[in-house]
Amino acid sequence: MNAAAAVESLTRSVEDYLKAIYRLSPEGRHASTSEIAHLLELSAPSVSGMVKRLSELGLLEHVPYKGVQLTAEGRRAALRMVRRHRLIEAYLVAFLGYSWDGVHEEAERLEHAVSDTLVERMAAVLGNPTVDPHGDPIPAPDGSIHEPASVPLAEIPAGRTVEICRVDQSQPERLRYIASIGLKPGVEVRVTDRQPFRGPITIEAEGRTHVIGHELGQVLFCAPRDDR
Amino acid sequence: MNAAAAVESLTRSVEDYLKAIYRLSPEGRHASTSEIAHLLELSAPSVSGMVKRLSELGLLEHVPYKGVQLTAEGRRAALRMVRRHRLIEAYLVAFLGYSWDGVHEEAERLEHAVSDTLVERMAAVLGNPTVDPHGDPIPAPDGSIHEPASVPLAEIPAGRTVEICRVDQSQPERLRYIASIGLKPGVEVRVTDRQPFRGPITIEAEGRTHVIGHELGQVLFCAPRDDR
DNA sequence: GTCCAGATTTAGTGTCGGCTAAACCTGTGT
DNA sequence: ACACAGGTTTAGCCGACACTAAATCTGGAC
Ligand SMILES: [Mn+2]
Ligand SMILES: [Mn+2]
Ligand SMILES: [Mn+2]
Ligand SMILES: [Mn+2]
Repeated sequence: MNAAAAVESLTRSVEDYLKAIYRLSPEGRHASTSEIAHLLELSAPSVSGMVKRLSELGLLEHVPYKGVQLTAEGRRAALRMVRRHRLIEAYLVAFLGYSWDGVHEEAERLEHAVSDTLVERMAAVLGNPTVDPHGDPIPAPDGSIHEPASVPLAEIPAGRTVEICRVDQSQPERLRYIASIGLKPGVEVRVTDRQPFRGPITIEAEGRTHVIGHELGQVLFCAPRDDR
Repeated sequence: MNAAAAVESLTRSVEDYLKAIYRLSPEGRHASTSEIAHLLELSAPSVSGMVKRLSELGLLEHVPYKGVQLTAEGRRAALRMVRRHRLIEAYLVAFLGYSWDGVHEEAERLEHAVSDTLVERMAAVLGNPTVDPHGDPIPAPDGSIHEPASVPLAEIPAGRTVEICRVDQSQPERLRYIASIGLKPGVEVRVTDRQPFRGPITIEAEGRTHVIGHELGQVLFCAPRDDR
C-alpha cells in the first residue's frame, strides 16, 4: 500500500531479505517462502511474517501460497544493497589484502553500516569498477545493471578457448581451490578434453593443465567468445 | 554475576552504552543514569533498564541511585570499541577523503560492523597510529591506553609557544572553523596576547594571527612543552 | 473426484531495546 | 525534623524479529 517506503533507514534484516528475494526472483519469477528461509537460514514462519510486513510497506508483491516479487521500490532498495555489497568486496580485495573467499562475510555486515557517501568514495578510488572480485556485475548508482551473458565452462565443447568471467561464490572452500589453480575472472582457458556423462573436463590455463570435475565446470562461467 | 560475557557478539546498543560509560567514568568515578541518557540521547528509564541488564551480564557495577562503573570485562569491551572507532576515523581521513568533522558519524556506525581482522588491517596500512585525527589516543589491541597530559590553550600564558595535540570533537561546526584557521594536532601555536576575564586570546599559527574566544581556547589542548 | 504430503500461513511466545507515566529515593534548605 | 525538587527506578506498553506448534492450503497421485 504505502508506496513511499524510505529506502534509506531500512533494517539490516529487511535489507538482507530484499537482497535474497532479488537473487531468487529473476525475470518476474516468484521467490517462495521456503527458498527465502533456506537462503537466509531462517524458519519458514519467520519469513512469512516478514513477507507480510514488507508487502504492507510496499516493497513486495505477495501472492499467498505462491511467493513474492519485488515492487519497483523493493527492487531499487535491493539493487542499492547489491551495489554496496559488491563495491565493498572490491574495495577490501584491492586495498586491504582480502582474498575472494573471505570478503563476502565482511561485506555482508558492512553493507548495512556504510553511508552512500562512503560507498561512492570507495567506488571512486577503485575507478568505478563494473564487476566485483567474483565477476558479478556492480549495479550503477541509479540501479541499472546488466548481467553479461555467460556460459558454464561445463558446456564449452573441447577445443574452444574462453575467458573466465564469473565464479560462483557460495562455497568459500571451493573458491579457495579455484583460486589455487589460478582460475579467476579474466583468465583465458582452453578446453582440451571433455568426457561424456558429466565426466571430468581437462583445461589449460596459464600454461598449466588441470582436470576438473563436471560440477566445478558448472560454477565457472565464461564469456561466449565470438571466435574470429 | 556471569563473569564471562562474550566481548564479541555484543549488540550495537550495548557497545554504545559501554563506550559512553567509559567516557563518563574516568578514574573510578561513577556515571549517572542521566549523564548516560543525555550522551546517548535516550530517556532515563531506558538507561535504567539497560544498566540492569548490563550489570547482570557482568559488564557494569551498579550502585542504585548513585551510578555505574565498568567492570574489568566491561572496560575491555569499551576500549575495544574506542580502538575501532578511532582507527576507523584515521583510516577514513587518510584514505577516503574524509575531513575530521565528518568522520565521527560514519565511524559511529562502522565500529559495530567491522571484524577484528579488518580493524587490524586498517591499523597496519596506517602504520599503527597512536592518535586519531582529533588527537585522541588509540588504545592498543590489548586494551592499554595512555592519555598524554595536555592543557587547554586557554590556560597558556601569553608569550609561550605550544603544540596543539588534541581537539574537542563534539561540535562538527566548531571543528570546521578550527580547521579553517589551520589549527590541528601537530601545529605550533604562539600565544601573543591574553585578555583577562575569559577574554579573547591572540595566537600566531602557521605565520598568521588569529583572535579566538576563551571558550574555543578551552577545547584546544596543547602539550605542556618543556621549554628548554 | 478424493486424498495426502509437503509447503505455507496463523497462533502464540520470547527477547531486545526503546518509550511514557507513576512511584520512589535522596540530599538540601529551612 | 521535615518537606520538596530533581534524579532514579519501576510499571506497563510497544514494535521488530526471531522461534515452535498447530492449522490450513495446494498440487499431484490414484
Ligand atoms: Mn547483509
Ligand atoms: Mn561477490
Ligand atoms: Mn556506535
Ligand atoms: Mn575522534
